[in-house]
Amino acid sequence: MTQPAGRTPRSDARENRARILTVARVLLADDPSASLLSIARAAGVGQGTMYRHFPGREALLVAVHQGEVNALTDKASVLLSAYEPLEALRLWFEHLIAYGRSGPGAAAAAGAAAHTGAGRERPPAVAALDLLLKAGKEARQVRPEVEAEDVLLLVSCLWQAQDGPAWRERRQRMLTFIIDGLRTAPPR
Amino acid sequence: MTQPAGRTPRSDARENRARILTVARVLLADDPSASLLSIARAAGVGQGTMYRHFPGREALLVAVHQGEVNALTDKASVLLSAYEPLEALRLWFEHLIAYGRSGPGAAAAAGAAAHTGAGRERPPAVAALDLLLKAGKEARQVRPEVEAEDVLLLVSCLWQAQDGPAWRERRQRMLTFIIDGLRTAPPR
DNA sequence: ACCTGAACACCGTTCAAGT
DNA sequence: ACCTGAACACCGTTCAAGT
Repeated sequence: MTQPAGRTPRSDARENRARILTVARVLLADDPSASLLSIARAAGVGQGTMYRHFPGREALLVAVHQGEVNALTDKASVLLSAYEPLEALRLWFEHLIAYGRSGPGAAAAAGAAAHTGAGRERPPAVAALDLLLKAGKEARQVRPEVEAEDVLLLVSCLWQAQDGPAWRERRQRMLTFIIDGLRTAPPR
Repeated sequence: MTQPAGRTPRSDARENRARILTVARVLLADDPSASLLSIARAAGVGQGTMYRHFPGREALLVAVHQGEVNALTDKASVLLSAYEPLEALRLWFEHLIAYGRSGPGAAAAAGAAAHTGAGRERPPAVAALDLLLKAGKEARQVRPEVEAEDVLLLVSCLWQAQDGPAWRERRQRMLTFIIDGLRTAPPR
């Protein structure tokens, strides 16, 4: 934290950061438990540089997946303007699940992003889900007591599921259970 | 695997195994990420011995928690004979959650126990839950398409929740969502 | 201001040597 | 048959020295 607040970082630092992120995206997609050292080497930087930019593995994961998380956040309002609340919620879940399953790193990153630390401000993903839930509640389709963190936790179990057709069915089934559990008066 | 099948192990081996388990239970309860080496040292055995008895951390975790898992398995039929199916299910969930939250090691062990490996036989915990679900289905209170693995995965997200009164409320709320999602015709 | 890479403490795993 | 403990390969993290 020796950098003066609000100033542009030195150009080599900026480039190093970008290069680490690019390389990390590739290596982590291939092997989610790739070591930080292997990433540093592939990016052509020392371990110290790695550490300066991302203090710890989780920080790197969050940064790597920030793009996807932002896309997910935006998607919420897009879906809301095109579908009725409950359908928008279901579709958003599908996106969330697909993202979380894109790699175990994603799950860790999302988990870190979802944990609303005491005092800290709401992460954007939580805020996006809040939008969907609020619309659902106003349409009296979603239980009033449902909170965004509840739902994130519930859905997060779905990206633990493996691949294969059997698990695809399982996920669909479980998603139905979850949504029906969140509704007010399920007209099955 | 050099031991002749079905023969009593040598007494020192038996005692070592028991001692490792006892020590591991204590150390892991205190710190769930306690190293295998520290456990071996505390148990007064070499690392090799540790490895001979429990090839890998997960194997140790499973063994450590086997007692609790068995208790949980037995509890299912006890609850079934005393309560109506849906209530028995809810009470069993409470036990499952309490157990899973008894330590992060428990979650890992339960996760390993729940994963029905292809071809392998059903773990006892899954079989116990099956009993509960079957009773619920016969009483037409539980959706017919619900599978035990679905439910385990769903409930497992609950033992990620932290401590504190706020999280206690959250857990209760989420458990209600889950159960209502599993019912056939929820009379709320 | 930022980067490098040796150094440190630690981990899981293996295996030759013992009893 | 089983145990021991040194040895190996690897990890995340730190920090003095450079530019």
